[in-house]
This record gives sequence, C-alpha cells and structure tokens, in this order.
Amino acid sequence: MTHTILPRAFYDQSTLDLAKALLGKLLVHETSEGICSGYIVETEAYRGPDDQAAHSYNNLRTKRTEVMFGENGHCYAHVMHTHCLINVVSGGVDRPEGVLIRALEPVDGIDLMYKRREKAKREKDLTSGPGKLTKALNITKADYGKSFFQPPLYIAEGKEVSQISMGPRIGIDNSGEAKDYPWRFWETGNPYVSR
DNA sequence: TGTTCGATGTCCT
DNA sequence: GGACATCGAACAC
Repeated sequence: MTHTILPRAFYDQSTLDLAKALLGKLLVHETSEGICSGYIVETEAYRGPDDQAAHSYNNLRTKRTEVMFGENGHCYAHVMHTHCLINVVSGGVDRPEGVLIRALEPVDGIDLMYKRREKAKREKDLTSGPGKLTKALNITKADYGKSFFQPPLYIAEGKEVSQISMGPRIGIDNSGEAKDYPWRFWETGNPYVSR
C-alpha cells in the first residue's frame, strides 16, 4: 500500500477552498497497532479573526490556539468534553484559521477501528463524527502541532468526489450570526457524514 | 486555586 | 428529542 502524500504547498489555499479540496482525500494514521485510514467526507471552515464561532475569534492567542498562528498544514487538536477534535491549520502564518475534519469513510484498518470503538455496532458508527474518528484512528491531544504531510500522521490523495453539499456548521448555536454561515461541506449522499 | 463551559457521544424515552 | 457524563482550557479571583 503506497500513498501519495499531499505536499506542504497543498495547504496554501484559502480556508474555504481547502475545506472543499480536502473532501475525498485520505487521512492516514500509522501506529504500532497497525494502519488506519479513511476518506474525508465532511469538513467545516473556521475563519479566525472575524469568525465568532472560531476559537481564534478576534485573534485570541492562547496556549490552545497558538498552533493556528503558525504554519499551514499542521494539526490543531483540542479536547471537547471527553473527546479530541482535529483541525488542519490554514490561513498562513499569523492568520489563525483552520478546517475541522468532521467525518471519514473507513478504508483501511477497519477491524482495529472496531476494537478502539467498542460502542460502535455498525461500520457507519466508526467515524461518522469529529470525536468518533479521532478515537477510531487513535489521534489525541499528543498530536497537537504535528504536520499532516509526513508519517505517521498524514493526508494523501484519495478518491474523486462527485458532488459537494454545503450548509451551516454544527454545534455553534451561541456564536451570533456566525452560526448561519454555510461553511460546512460534505460529499452529497455519503452515508458516513455525521448528520 | 476555583469556577465555568463547550466545534460531542451515548443512552434513554 | 432530551439528559448527562466528564475533561482541559480559559478566566476570574
């Protein structure tokens, strides 16, 4: 199994374009237990300084958001309730934007994903949510700041996506008018989308 | 040092 | 459709 890892330069595009471009790409994590991967089928864009729903709204720079002020293509991992969520950093240095990866279509290491996600009954339950996919691939806060263009954690060429749908983002009801921005993207009709 | 609150998932009705 | 578990980060003292 050889994958073509997307180069560093792939991440040098606008955050909205990147959110769409990431659909169909393959997210891979190699661990001592084995390799797990899945096609990205759902993303959300968070546009830093001017986006009330973003953690980096108003250029808020803290220990948590620090990595978003750095280089594109790195990993912004943070803990939400008891789960870990991951973003791909974009926007360029000193512009804190990112793309949240919300759902995957499982490809490799499906048995291992079941083992890590005991509560999942069907394949559809393995990675159909931002907290689910990190558990299935064993991505944690320890991956904060790593890049997505070199093993063991990387994004590679995947499949063609026939049609993309867009709509409001999920779970940000307290974000003023930003809650209505149509910055969530998913592959139309894909059963692994979170909702 | 204490309090508050989520970019969620799961179970229950 | 609703309750709740449970953790770290942010912020107020």
